[in-house]
Amino acid sequence: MPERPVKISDCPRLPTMTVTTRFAPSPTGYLHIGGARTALFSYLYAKRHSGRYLLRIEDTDRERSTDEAVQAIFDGLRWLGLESDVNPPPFQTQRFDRYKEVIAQMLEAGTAYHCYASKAELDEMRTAQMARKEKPRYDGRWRPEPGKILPTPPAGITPVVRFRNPVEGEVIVDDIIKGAIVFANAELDDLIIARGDGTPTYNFCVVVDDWDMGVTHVVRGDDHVNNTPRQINILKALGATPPVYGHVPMILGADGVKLSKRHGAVSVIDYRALGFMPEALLNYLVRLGWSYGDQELFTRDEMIQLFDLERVQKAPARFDMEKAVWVNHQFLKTADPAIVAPEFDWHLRHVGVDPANGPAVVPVIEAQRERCKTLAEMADKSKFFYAELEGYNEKDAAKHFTAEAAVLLDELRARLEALPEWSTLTLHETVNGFAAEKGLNLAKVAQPIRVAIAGMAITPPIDVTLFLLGRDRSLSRLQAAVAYSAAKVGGG
RNA sequence: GCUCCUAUCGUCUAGAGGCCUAGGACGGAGCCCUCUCAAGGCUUAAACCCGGGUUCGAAUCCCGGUAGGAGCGCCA
Repeated sequence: MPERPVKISDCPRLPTMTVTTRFAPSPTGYLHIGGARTALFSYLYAKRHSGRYLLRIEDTDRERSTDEAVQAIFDGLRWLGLESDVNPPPFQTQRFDRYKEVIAQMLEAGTAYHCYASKAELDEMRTAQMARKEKPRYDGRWRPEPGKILPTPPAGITPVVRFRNPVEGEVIVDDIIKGAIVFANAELDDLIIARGDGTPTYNFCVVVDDWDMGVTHVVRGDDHVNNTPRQINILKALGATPPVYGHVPMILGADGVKLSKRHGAVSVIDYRALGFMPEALLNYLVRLGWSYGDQELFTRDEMIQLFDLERVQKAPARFDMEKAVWVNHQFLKTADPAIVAPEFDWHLRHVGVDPANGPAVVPVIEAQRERCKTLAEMADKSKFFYAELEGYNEKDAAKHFTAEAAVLLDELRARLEALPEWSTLTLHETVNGFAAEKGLNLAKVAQPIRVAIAGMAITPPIDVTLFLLGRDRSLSRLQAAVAYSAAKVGGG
């Protein structure tokens, strides 16, 4: 993969500044998969440049913010391993004094002013503008201008505070992903930075927070591009240097429509239940909108090593569950089983089975990972190692528990019982030898054994399966199957 | 309506003016291997939104369409 000669990311404007990124969700619901990718990109970019990655909770909307949502965000990020470099993270509601201080300064400096227009008045204004096919925006009726005479403040109304946006010139957002985006100041109206009750609003808090936290690179969803010029103007009014912005496009559902609950799993934590390993989900996510030549699989270190905001796609991408599952499978097949073990353990409990009541999970993972793309599937197909059979798969039993098989199973059971040693080697020799002796294809023997000991015709290689299940369980299940077959055949 | 953004196989993408007869991956189809299911190997179908320009040469640069999307709150 050829490197481009010069990268903006390698030449920061302020070489001595530590790269600082942040992920700033508002706790109004679960951690969305799109949010997780934004967090990933922020994290990767910071780590790539030996910088800091921070979390911030944007809870200024007290109506919709909940403690449960805060917890969901923490849980999701912890599961993914995208935890903040600074803990606990700042909450905006804890910083109201600071915001008020800055607002007071701006009022003093004349970069902000009081506006007494009521909501009803503003609604009326917007409807009229829409009717005239204009962009709905504040008309500046309370904006002080040299020589302008302001109306008398109405009694009994607490004013909001508006930012006094420049009316001339333009703002250039030099987006690291999208390139330069130009906005005319004339298009921007005077946004509210403090509500009637004195609480600050989002666009303002973001600016102050990013400034105070020393954020150098703002990575966020591209639904924020239109906010960016205003935020830059506020920063300039404050005398601060704006950060570098990178707006990442959204993640769409398979049908090309904005991802929603209707598409199934949207919350990060849903992917755990689906059987994804966090590293694999991250791997899929990093490739959704970013690439490094033809490489599909990345370790976390490689991601950190290679990630680059400049190579992030400008167009939205669709979430493809099939490919995500493929990536997960690749991870499962090659990862150190010890890393998979805790998650697999979680899944076994999730399907109602006690991991202590059976073989060690590591060899089970090694035996199953070739045929299981997700841990949910692996847990489901491994239940029989840890709990008694709940019955046989109907089709499999009908197909493999023939009269002939019952005889075979009975004879084989006796041979296995006589085995002095229960190992994959002795098991392999016994079963294969038995089939050869009878002049049968191994499948003829192995399939009935599978159904007998696992309840279904899909298991790892038969010798491995018998070994992992153990002598006692194998023998008793074989016996039960013989009885079952005999009854079935005998009973017609 | 206004502002802003985007456009390569079904999907994720490579592509930085000649290396493109457009590459890889998922998914699809076929074959091989095989104790089940898988895994693996091989083969294969499948795309530059349209129209103009610039250039000896355009998927790539420019302009215009078209189509999608985002934003236009005392939400974040």
